[in-house]
Amino acid sequence: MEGFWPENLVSTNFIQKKVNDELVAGQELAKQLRNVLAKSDDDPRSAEDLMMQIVKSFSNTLSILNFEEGHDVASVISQIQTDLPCLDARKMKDHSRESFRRSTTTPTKKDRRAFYDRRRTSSLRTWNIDTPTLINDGQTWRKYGQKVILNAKYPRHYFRCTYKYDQGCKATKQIQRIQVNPPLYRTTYFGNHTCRNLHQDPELILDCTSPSDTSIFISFDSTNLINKQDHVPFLSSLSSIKQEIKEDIITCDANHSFQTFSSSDNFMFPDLAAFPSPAEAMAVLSSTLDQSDYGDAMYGMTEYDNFLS
DNA sequence: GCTATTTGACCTTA
DNA sequence: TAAGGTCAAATAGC
Repeated sequence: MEGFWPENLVSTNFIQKKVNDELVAGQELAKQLRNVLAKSDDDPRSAEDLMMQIVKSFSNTLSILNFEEGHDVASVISQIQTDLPCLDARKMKDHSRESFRRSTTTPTKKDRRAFYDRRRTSSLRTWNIDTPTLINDGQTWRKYGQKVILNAKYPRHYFRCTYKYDQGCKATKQIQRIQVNPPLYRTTYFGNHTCRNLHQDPELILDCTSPSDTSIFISFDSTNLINKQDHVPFLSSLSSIKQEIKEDIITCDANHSFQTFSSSDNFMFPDLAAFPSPAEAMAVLSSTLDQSDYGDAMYGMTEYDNFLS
C-alpha cells in the first residue's frame, strides 16, 4: 500500500478506531435526525441532509469492514476523510438549487442546447462514496445512460431522480466499478434531492442494491425489530431499484443467472445506540443475517462481480 | 398500454 | 477534436 497512510497505521487497531468513529458519528447524526423529525416545522432539507450523512457514515463503516487487512483499506479511509468535509451540515445548507430548466414543450434534437446543463459548470454540490457493495440511499433513481469511460475498465452508469420531471428534482448520481479485488464501487452524487419522495418513510434505509443483496433497514426504534415488509408501502420503490440493477446486469450478460429476492428478504437492523460498543453492534449486525440470507447475499455479490469483471 | 431500460446521437467543455 | 454527460427513440418487461 502506497501513499498517504503509513503502513503501521493501517493496523487492526487503526481500522477499529475508524469504525468506531464512523459508528459514533452515525449514532450522533441519527439522534439529530430523530430530533429534526420530531419537529414538524423544521426544514425538511435538514432531515434529508442528516439522512445522507448517516447513510454515508454507515457506508464508510461497511467500506472499512469489508476491506481485509493488507488490502487497500488506507485508500478507502483516505477517500472517506477527503469526502467528509463535503458532508458538513453547515456547508450543505447553502448549496444552490437551480431552477428546473426543462421546458414544458418537447424540444427537437436541434433544441437540446436550450436545456442542456453540463455537469462541470454546474454549482450542484457533489460528493462520492467508495463502497465494496452497492448502496441504496433510500431515494428512487432511474437509469438514463451508460458510458464507457476512457482508461476505465468498467462503464459508468448514470442515474437521475425518478421525480426529475414530476417535481423538478435535479439530483443525479453515477455508479462506476473501479476495482475488482476487493470489489469497489464509486457512487458519485450530484445535487440534493428537492423532491418529496411519496414512497419514502422516515425510517432510514441502508440497502445494498447488488442484484441479490438483502435489504438493510436501520430503525430508530429499538422495539421495532420485526420485519415490516408487509406494513411499509414504500418498500416497493426498493424493489424497483433492485430491478434496475438486476436488469442492467442481465442485459449485459445473459450467461449469468441471478437469484432474485422477494421483498420479504428485507430485515431490520437493531438499534445501534443500544449497544455498548461499536464492535458489539457490528457483531450483532453480522449475525442478524441468517445463513440463507448471508449465503444469498454472497451469491449475489459473486455473480455481480463476475459480470462486472 | 404503461413504465423502465438500452443505446446511438447529440451537445458542451476542455 | 476528444471525452464525458444527457437526450430520446426504440425496445423490453410487466
